[in-house]
Formats: sequence, C-alpha cells, structure tokens
Amino acid sequence: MPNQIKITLNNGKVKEYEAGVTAAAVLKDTAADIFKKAAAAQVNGRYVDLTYELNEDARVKPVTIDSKEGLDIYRHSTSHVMAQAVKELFDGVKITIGPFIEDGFYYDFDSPHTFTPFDLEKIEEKMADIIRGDRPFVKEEMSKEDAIKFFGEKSETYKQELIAEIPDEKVSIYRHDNFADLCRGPHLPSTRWIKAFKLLSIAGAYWRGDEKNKMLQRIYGTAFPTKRELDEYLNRLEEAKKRDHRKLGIELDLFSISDEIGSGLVCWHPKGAVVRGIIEDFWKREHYRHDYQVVYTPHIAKVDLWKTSGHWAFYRDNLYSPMDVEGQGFIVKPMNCPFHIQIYNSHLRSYRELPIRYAELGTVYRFERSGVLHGLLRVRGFTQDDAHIFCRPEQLEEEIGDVLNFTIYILKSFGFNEFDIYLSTRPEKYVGTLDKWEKAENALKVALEKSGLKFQIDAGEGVFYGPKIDIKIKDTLGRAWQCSTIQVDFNLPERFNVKYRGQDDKEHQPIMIHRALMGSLERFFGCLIEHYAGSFPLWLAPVQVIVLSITEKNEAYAMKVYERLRFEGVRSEIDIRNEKLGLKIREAEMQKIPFMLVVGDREAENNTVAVRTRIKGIEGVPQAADFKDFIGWFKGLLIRQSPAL
RNA sequence: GCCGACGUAGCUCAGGGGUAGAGCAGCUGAUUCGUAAUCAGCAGGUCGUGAGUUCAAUUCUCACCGUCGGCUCCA
Repeated sequence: MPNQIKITLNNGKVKEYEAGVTAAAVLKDTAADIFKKAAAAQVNGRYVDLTYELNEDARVKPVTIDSKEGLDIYRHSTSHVMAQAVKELFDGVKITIGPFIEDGFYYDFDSPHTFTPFDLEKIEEKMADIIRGDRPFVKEEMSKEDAIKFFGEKSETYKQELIAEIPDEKVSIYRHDNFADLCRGPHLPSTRWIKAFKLLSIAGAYWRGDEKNKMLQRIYGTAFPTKRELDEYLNRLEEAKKRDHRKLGIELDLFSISDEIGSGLVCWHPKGAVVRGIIEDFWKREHYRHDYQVVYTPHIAKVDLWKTSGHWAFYRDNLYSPMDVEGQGFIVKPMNCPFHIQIYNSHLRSYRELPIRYAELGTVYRFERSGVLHGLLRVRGFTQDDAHIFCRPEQLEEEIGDVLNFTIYILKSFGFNEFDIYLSTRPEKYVGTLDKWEKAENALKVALEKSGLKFQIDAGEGVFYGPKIDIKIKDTLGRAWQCSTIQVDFNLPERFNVKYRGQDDKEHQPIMIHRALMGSLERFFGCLIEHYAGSFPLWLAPVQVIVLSITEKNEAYAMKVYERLRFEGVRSEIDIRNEKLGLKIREAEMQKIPFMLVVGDREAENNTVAVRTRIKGIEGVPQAADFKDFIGWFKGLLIRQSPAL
C-alpha cells in the first residue's frame, strides 16, 4: 500500500499525494497555468528537475522560466544542446564547462577544428534539429569511479579532472539523446522546451581561467523563453553599439587614439576638451569646498623613488622603462602618491594639521598589455582625479565616510545613479598588523553602512597594503568598469617614514587614504559618453547653442546673434552655409546640440530667434523669443540644470 | 601576452591574381530655400607595414603593427 505524503504548495495550502509522485505532477495538478512556464521545481528550497520524485512531506514551488533561476536553468539546458551539436558536427571535440551567465550561456571546447562564424550557423541548425527531436533530459547518479570510467571511455579528460575534484561520493550526469554531461542540474524536462536561442560569438578562454593552461574555444550564446524576447535582446545589443563611446567619439569629434602616436594614448579634440575642462573646473571647485588642497607634481621621477615606494618591485611589469638622465634612471610616473608624500614630508607636521588632503589631476602612464586596451576605458596614459589624505587613526572612520559621500555626490552630479559597490578585505599576502587591518576594514564597513548604500564584500580581494572600497559603473554592453576607489594604505607611510608630532610630543604615523572619485578622466568620460549616448546635459554640452540662418540674406543677423551668445559665455556655433534649413537642423540634431536658434527674415526684423530644442520636456521654452530674453532664460536654465552652484 | 575575426578614400562599407568601387564628407558651380538630407560637376587611395610565391600581388603565404570580441591582467 503506497504511503501518502503531505505536499505544501506555494500558496501555503497542503495537499496529499501518493509517495513517488513527481514534482511535475504536483505542479500540473495544482497550478496548471504556471506549470506551462515551469523550468524546474524547488523542493524544500532545493532546485530539482520536474521529474524529481517526492517520497516524503515537502514544500514544492515551481521555478518558472520568467524568473531569474528558471531562465538560468533554461539557458544551461541550451548550452548542453549546443555541446551535443558541436560534438556531432566536429570530430575530436572534448567538452569542458558550459555554464549560464548573466545574459546567456557559453560552453568551452577543446577542439582540433577552429570554429568560424559560419560554423555557428551550422551549429544552430543542428541545435534546432535536436530541439525538434524533443529529447528528454534524464538525470543519472553514479559513483565517482564509475563516472570517471564513463567519461574515460568517451575520452572526456576534462570531465575526469573535474570529477576527481568533487568532494561528494556520488556525482550526477545529465543525458539527452546520445549526449551526456557531468552536471549538477536541474534541467528542463526536454529539449523541446527551448523556444528561442542564438549563438553570438567565439572567443578564446583558458582552461580554468589560468593562462598557464591550454587555450580553449568558447562559444557564447543566449536563449529566451520567446522569439520576441530574444529579438528584443538582440535589438538592445544593436542599440548599445550605437552609444558605444568609441563610435560617438568619432561622430561627435570628441577624441581620437591613433596608431601613429601609439595605442592607449588619447588625444582630446576641442569638443572633448571642452567637456573635460568643465569636469575639471567642477572638480576643483568641489575639492575646494570639501577642504582639499590642489597640488601639481612632475611627470617623471628617479627610479629610486619608485624603489622606496615599492612600485618598482611590485608593479615592474606595468612600468615603462627608465630613461637615462646624467647617469641616473628616471621613469614616467605610474602614480601620484610618492609625490604627495614628498609634499607632506617637506616639513614637520603637527597632529593639529591633520587631516591633510592633497588633490591632483595627475597624469600617469602604465604599461597595459595590448590585448586589454579598450577605447577610453582602458588606456596607457590617463589623468587620475587623485587625492591622498593623511589622517590620525582616530580620524579614519570620519574621513572614509566623508570621502564616500563626496564620491556619491560627484557621481550623481554626472547623472550616475546606479553602480556596484565592493568592499575588499585582507588578502593572503599583506603588510601591516592584523589590528590595523581590522580597524581599517571596520572603518570602511561602518562608513558604507552609514551611507545606506548597498555593497558586497569581496573577501580577500584587498590590495596588499590595505582594504578598499571600489565603485563600478557599467558600460552599454553591461561590462562593469571601476571608476571610484577608496583605499587605505599602511605601506607607504612606513616606507617613506611619514610622521606627525602628536599631542604627547611623540612621533606617530598617520594613516594614508588614496582615493579617486571619477577614477580617470579618460575612463569617466568614456562612461559619460555612453551614459548620455552623446547627448550631454546642457552644462556639459560642448556646443550648447547653434545659430542657423535660413538664407544668405540672414547672414549678418545670424552673426550678430552668434557673437552676442559667445560674448555672454554661451558655447555656440553658427551655420551660415548656403544650405537648406532641413539639412542644417539634421546635422545639428546628429551633433546632439541642445538648442538651435533659427533666424530668417522674420527674426532679423524683430530681433528675435526661433528656438528649436533637442531636449524634450524643458518647461517654458520660448518658441519665438526676443533674443535678449532668450539669453536670460537660457542662463537661468543652465544654472538650474547644473549641479549645485 | 593568449585564441579568433578584421585592416580598401576623412567616415561607413563593397570588391577581388591582370591599371581600384559606392554612399556620405570635401572642393567648384547652380539654387536663396522656414524646422531631420536641393541638384550637378570635380577631386580623393603605396588596398595597415615588411618579406615571400608568381610573368604579374591590393587579392595567395608568412611575419610584424593596429582594431574588435573574449581570456588573462588591472595600483
């Protein structure tokens, strides 16, 4: 006689079933509509296949493909199908790992055949076949030895390696059709459930991410519950490409990086330079307000300085080679800190002076491997909005809190409201005492908690000289770039013998904080371009207003308007070419200029301008305004739209 | 640095062992125009660099440089 078991459903109700009932049956019975979207089930909090058999009382929840977890399972199953297709199409392929990722999945293969984009189409066709075949995914448990033997017969050496490292006695294997893969699961009930997928790209990837290992071939793909969602995603990728800062940088004539100068070295064109100038002015003003002192330091220094700082030993790979100056080696600077320390050390400091905050827009040069360079986001020469704070230990927490608030204020001023914050703690190799680390980590944590911001702890990811807070901004393709960083440093004060005279008339060592709010101006600008898709807000726009004449007859009046605008400090351009108005407007729109002032006979006669605006939703834009009124209105708007003046 | 793709006019791209193609931009001319492309003509290239194969290479091969997508790295 079969046992009855009590199943607690998602809605809290309890229902009895015969033991051995599958999760699928329960869900079908109790929530047929939701069951259609179920990818798997959750039994007592554990993710399981829908075919999972329930043998005792349990709580059962559906995992639908529109949930994060359901979609992950869905994509993971798609990656298995891809692996099968690849194995069937190409000989000698060894499978390795194929997980889901944020927007899709990948699978890494060790294959004698080099995959081409054309192969992706063939693989997609094969996958479609497999999916049509409606092959069920079947889970099988076996002992580790059996599994190693099983994969040994298939020459799947990577799988054998993985199994050997699993601590459990038993491992699970998922089969569908003639394909089998080591996998924890769960998976979709069958291949037929996969409705829309696309293979996206091929890339190299080291086995287990270690560059000492063999380079495998990775195929990236994505899958969605419906064709419509897949198309939407592909469209999003297309849209993202349009706001790529490298593309906009050319189109809007903001910056360039040329082969002749060298990779990773940026030229700021006039329009990019305008934006940079505004950022720098804003930065200086805010640093003055926050009680920092701005300094300037040289671009090169003796190798000995970098030996003292430790950079020579620790970051040799990222430093440019020394140049000989009268028999002494000098290198171009990779950082600003030793200079700021020299300024601090230029005379004896009293505890009364602390905290001392030196800030500098310091241009540094670091050697980056060619493969990592990326537009403005990863370069070899860049200007940090750097600062070093020297404080007494008891001031640390307050200083960190202030820096954190300052950072958030600056980022928000530029329209960034979403970022990822990480607190990185003590790594295996470190300098300084445990006590110091604990206090510093605690200071960072308390500051973060007080700020109310969400953050993650990256255990062991701190720099050897101290814990840090990193703030990352995402680019259009979802890649996160670290901009802001706040780092505590126990190392440099020691190495440079940084001291202050305490109230007790004894020498003490200050704690040093490195911080960059925007990180580097180059990277920040790149993120800014993408964030605004090139349509900068009024206060940052390289050109705020363009005057468009209708015919050559209006040239004189147009010039008068233009000259007045410039005199009033409005960043302006004029287009008096012998072209039609439609063309001039089109080009001004493409240049993303916020305001267009059209002037023809009517305007010239009455001293007015016809206002056309790129920015939608601005209140009270005068349509045909008396020119002087427009300037007044414009200036008012600019002030209202600029961060805290 | 590693894997792969790519490199043709200022930009976006087509082409292909036998004297190099388009659109846009540029220049000249016509047009004098009211809210996202007026028309015509002209000019523009060592086909990334270097070597090799060939009667002949921009095309095929190799190396290097660079860009892109990843990996690795990232003070």
